[in-house]
Amino acid sequence: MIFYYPKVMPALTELFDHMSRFVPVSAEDKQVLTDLVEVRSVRKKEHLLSPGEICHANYFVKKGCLRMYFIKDNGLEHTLQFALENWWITDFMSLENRKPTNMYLQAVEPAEVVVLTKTNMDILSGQVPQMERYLRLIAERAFAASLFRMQYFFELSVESRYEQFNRRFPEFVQRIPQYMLAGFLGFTPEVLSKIRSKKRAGARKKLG
Amino acid sequence: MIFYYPKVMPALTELFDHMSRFVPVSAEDKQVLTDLVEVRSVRKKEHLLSPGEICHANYFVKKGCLRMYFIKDNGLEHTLQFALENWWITDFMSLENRKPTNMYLQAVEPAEVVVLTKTNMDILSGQVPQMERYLRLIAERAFAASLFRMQYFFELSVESRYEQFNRRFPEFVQRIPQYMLAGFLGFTPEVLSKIRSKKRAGARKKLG
DNA sequence: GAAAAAACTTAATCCCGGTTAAGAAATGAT
DNA sequence: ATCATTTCTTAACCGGGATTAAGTTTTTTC
Repeated sequence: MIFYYPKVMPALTELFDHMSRFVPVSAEDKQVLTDLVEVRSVRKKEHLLSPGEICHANYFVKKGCLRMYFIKDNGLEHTLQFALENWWITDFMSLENRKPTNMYLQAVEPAEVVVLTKTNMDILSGQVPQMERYLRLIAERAFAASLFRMQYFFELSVESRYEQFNRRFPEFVQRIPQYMLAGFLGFTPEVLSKIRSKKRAGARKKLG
Repeated sequence: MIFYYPKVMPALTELFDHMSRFVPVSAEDKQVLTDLVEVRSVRKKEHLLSPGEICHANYFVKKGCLRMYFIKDNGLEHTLQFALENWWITDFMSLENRKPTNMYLQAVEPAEVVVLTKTNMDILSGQVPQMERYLRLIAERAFAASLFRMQYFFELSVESRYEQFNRRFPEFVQRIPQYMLAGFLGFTPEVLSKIRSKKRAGARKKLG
């Protein structure tokens, strides 16, 4: 069995590293965790969850990018969350209440994820107190981030929302299609296009 | 000491009842909890937290109603969260990172709250695993609720947001001033006034 | 119960961002 | 390399909701 050790363990290094930022993680903890999760790769645009289904797992992104979105009656998509490397993503509403979701969970880029099912999440957090704490802290952070985003919607115009986001996450803006960013920030692709062309005009003027 | 027992314990019944809905709570757990929190009453409009301060506690509402809000440059208030009976409320961003908040935490009605400081929250969740789990589940729920609200903002007009909210929480709408509701739903008091008068006109027509 | 403060209403005006539509550019598939 | 799909752009038009301002009603306070 020691034979497989170097093969299995490295698959979860990102997760262990991330956990270590919040709680102490022992070797036993790692072993228990390893036994209860699986790693899986997701192709670009592949869906891990679609409306009508029940969400059974929480996903930790090792590599790539996932998003959770829904489609309005007018056909526009709105992304509620993105998950880059080292983020967890799931639909808690569906996961906790075992009710059908109305969300899509999709890979924006080819991704590697750690899958932790609801069942194993409960087992794990019972057996490993540090995992429970880790999950609590993550959830509290996610909640705080969500309220912060809410505040942005209340107080900023569409244009400054884009500017702020661009300033804070310039590399991320490059990674995703513009229409997804527009939907995430709460407006239409056309408006984003308008903003960008205005910016370009401003930049040209500056240069001379 | 048994002398004080009936006096101290009843103060936390609401909290224990609420916890029991999520996790099993033993008598010892209750005792530990009792030793680490305090109950305090808050006058109407009193602030438990103001911008610039660091948030040191998480508050459980036994009775009454709290809200967390901020003020925009144009002077309008936006409530990010209300907390009715059996809800927890805090600014996690400030609490976890020990950074100054930009929020007000205020009693909308005279309230009784259970105060759990950050320090005691850490002690408690270390000593009482069930408390840790309870707090995790609460945080996950709050996060889910926040995303759900976000979805409402994306897909519904101002008017239907009001209708939906009114349909879901009719008794709560009666409890708070209209301008707070407007701010919570993301618009101005004037717009809410217009909607309501339109509704009244519709109702009159129906009656004949 | 009178005065002050807080909350709500009404209406006119304005502007940000949505909608529509058609074309251009970039990306992906075979 | 070519065709198809996806993504982005541009521009004209429109409308929901913000802003402003003044007046009314309700609640609080002493």
